Amino acid sequence: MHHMKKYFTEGLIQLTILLSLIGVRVDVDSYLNGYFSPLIEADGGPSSAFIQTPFHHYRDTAAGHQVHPKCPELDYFFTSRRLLDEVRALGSPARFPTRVSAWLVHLVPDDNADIGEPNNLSGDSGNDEINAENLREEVEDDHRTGLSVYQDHSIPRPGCPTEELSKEDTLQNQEDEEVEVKDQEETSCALLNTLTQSSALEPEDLLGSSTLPPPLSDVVVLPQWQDFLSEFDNFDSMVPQPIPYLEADLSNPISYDASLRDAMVTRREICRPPLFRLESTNSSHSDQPQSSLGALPSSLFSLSGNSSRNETTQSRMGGYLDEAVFEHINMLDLGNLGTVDPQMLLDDSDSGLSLESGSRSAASPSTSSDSLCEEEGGATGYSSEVESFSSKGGACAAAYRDWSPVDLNEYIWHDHTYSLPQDQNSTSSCWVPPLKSIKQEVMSEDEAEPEEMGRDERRVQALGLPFSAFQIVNMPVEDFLELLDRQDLSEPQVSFLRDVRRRGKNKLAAQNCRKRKLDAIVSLQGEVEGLMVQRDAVLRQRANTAKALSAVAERFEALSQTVLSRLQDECGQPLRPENYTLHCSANGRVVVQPRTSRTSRTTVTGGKTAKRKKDKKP
DNA sequence: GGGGTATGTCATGAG
DNA sequence: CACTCATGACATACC
Repeated sequence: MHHMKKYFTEGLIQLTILLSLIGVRVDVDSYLNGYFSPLIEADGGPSSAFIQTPFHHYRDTAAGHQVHPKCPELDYFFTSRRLLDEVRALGSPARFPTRVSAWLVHLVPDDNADIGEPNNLSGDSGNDEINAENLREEVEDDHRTGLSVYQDHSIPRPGCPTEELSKEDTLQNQEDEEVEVKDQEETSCALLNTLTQSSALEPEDLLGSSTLPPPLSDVVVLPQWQDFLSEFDNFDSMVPQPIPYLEADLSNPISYDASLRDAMVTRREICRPPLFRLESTNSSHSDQPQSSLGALPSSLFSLSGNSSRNETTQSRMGGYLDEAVFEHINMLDLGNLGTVDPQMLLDDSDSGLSLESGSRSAASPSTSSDSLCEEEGGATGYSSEVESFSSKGGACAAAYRDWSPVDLNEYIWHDHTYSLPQDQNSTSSCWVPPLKSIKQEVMSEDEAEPEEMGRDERRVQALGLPFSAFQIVNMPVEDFLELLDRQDLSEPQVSFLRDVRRRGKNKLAAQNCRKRKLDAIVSLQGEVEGLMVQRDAVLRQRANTAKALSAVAERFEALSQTVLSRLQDECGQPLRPENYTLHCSANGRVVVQPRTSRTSRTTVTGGKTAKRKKDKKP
């Protein structure tokens, strides 16, 4: 069954390619999505990672070609999809592509039909039977009346699903563009509503009347005009839909609270908001993901169609993929979490300390890890402790290991790494003996390199205290207070030890703070990149909208000419369309005004037949 | 010697 | 109220 499906799909795609080469688009996305989706295939046995991980959406993009090498079926699937997309990109009509097939199927011979315009073709196939029937009637009617308005069918009908355009236009429209288009739409609709509301006036009435022609409000609207009207009613479908999240996401990153904590939390917990939702050029994807994939975040699908972002996209997708992979790892085998690369865990942990290890080591070869351990030997608690514990093996590390036999993983998971477990050092009797040994260890190392010892460490040693600055900083406050009491220290010594502890903690806090600041900057850079991509998308959307607007304007002009050609003056003489123009206002008034002068107008309202046509006569 | 960077330290406010 | 943390500002060391 699986292979049959595969071969059938292959043949279907080949047929689609052939049809695409001649300009006919056959939408097999639904088939591919519904019957050959890797998600469906995954139901047969693959792990849930296939379901949860949106690899297949990335595979459609340049950045996703190497995403998912696990499943050969996915390779076939993605290859097919890519091939189909490429063919479509080369040969498919730019606009209203699916209407081509519908037009070809239901084409009715008509000399006036605008067959040559590939973009303006019939409506959706769902209404094809009905439309074809209407079309025949219109043909007969227009053959009788001499009207030729079949080009009206080129505009999407009310029944046409808006996804046709939203599929084709992978971008959402811009707000001002929408307003502009809607203005035009309102104008058109006003005119056509006026025509619609007019009484049943046959074209013969218009043509044969020897008297003053009835007002425009009485003009009957033929079915084709109603189609045209309905098309204008549905003009929103012609224009890519607005970006509902545009306002929020545009404002969000810019007016973002500068709190670094918020930046980090936002980045980790909610990943990235869907800054942009560029739908795939594979049109049927637009309505599939949410339904078929359920809880998959829309942002995961948002990148699939944009191949222009290259590095940025790849990096961002890499982030998505990493998170997705880790999610699946966690879901599939939480028990083996310890087998995950600790470095990845460190990078993903919320601990600023653990996070810092990577950047710090990369940024400065001579990190403070050495100094913290070797020079100062004091206020560590920094991620370098891990290195000290795990790799150095020096006296300092050994001392720490002996003094604080804490599980390192547990140790570094927490943000406040300097807060040692209380059960390990809850009583002075527990930590005093190790302190001596640590002291000896540290002293032996410090003697080797005394010049690199920290200032506080040296001063602590100068006091002859049996503990290091590191211990002073990292021990629990109860132990620290108990230590101050037990050691019978003088007031300056107590003050000094408090300062040592305060400085050590503040040093760690500063390191964390700088790390957060750095992360916030990186996050904001990502936001900026996303906004730039979104800006490009909006610009492209604007261009598309302008094209649609231009097409509507042309059709409106043609309609006006047709209407004007059927109007007559009081002498029964037909108006010369080249001398007049129809102007529709937002309040429903239709004004026939001369092209040269706009002072005298003939206003025709929808219900009230304002017969002022005489006024505008030349 | 000046600029850039990294780091430590202090002051301050908030929790 | 003491402690801890976050963070801006400043100082210092290093390249």
